[in-house]
Amino acid sequence: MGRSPPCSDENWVVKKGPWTPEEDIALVSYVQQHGPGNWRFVPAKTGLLRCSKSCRLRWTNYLRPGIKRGNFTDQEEKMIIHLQALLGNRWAAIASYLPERTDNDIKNYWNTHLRKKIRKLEAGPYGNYSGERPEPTSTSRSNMSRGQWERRLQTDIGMAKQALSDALSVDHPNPMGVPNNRNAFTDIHKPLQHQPSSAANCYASSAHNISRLLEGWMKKPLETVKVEEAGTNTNRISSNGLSYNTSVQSYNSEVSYSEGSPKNEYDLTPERRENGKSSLRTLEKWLLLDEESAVMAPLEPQGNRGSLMMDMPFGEGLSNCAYRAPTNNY
DNA sequence: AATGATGCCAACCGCTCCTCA
DNA sequence: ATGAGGAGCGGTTGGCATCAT
Repeated sequence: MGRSPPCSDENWVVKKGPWTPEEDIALVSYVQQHGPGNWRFVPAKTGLLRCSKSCRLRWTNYLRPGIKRGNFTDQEEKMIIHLQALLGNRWAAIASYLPERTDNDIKNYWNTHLRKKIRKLEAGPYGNYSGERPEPTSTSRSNMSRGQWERRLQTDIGMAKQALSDALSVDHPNPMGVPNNRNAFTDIHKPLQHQPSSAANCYASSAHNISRLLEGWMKKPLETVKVEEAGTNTNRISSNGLSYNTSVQSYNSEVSYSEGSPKNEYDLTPERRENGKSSLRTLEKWLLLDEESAVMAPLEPQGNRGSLMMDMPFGEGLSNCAYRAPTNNY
């Protein structure tokens, strides 16, 4: 079995830049046969002159079924704003709340649209905006002493817990715990309307054979995934006084395609995205540990890597949030 | 119509995390 | 306990598209 080309290795001719339809077909064919994962084998097995990382990225950000493209809806926008306020620039975690969007898409959308919008809003009608809103990013840590950083983290954890607690409370008028000065967005708690993939959101394949290649691959469940209807297997987990209804994510996907791509993009639109891959590590740490241990010690590796769905109390759009199971006890 | 400025986004890079031997 | 290698994440970049002048 050949070694996969590293992304930077003089001895390998690694192709970079935009992917061609032919490369996409090769990658999709591989995933169809083997499932996503084991990316290091992909270049050797497919003959692609790409590094494994590039293959994974292309799949997760572009070719993976279930990705919605096109404009973000108002609801999605509000969710991103709330989640960014809550989680910081943890795009993967934010993306897990928007199953049809990739972290890259959300990150780009934030950087190109929302950041400006937020700045404008925070400046407000009175123009009292005093600078960049502090974000709980890891990079900000480097400018603080350890003590400062730990205190800041403790505060962040407390705020995050409170916000999540609020978010999970059905009766709470402001479920994401958004500060009042951002009440322009507090209607997030209204039930989210399901956004069916409209023709405008669907991108045609410029290579229809990809659609044929993909047809049915998601219908075949992967070995590790249970096939069942969404929400039929509901559990309850508790941690630090917070508890959640959870249900095993369904895995009943179909792939569909439509015409009208403005670019060489393929829209793969299953009813459900692939299972799992929640990346709410930080959130999980906040939930699983008390403040002191969260600050002083890293979280023990989690034994169970299964994925759960959180039953969020405010509408369909938020109800299917991936959440990595914290324990084996369910 | 030509040209420069700006916006957008797919892809890359470098780092950290995770797993496993 | 530890180190190596793979996977994943967030920041950044490069190039194309669109807009403004």
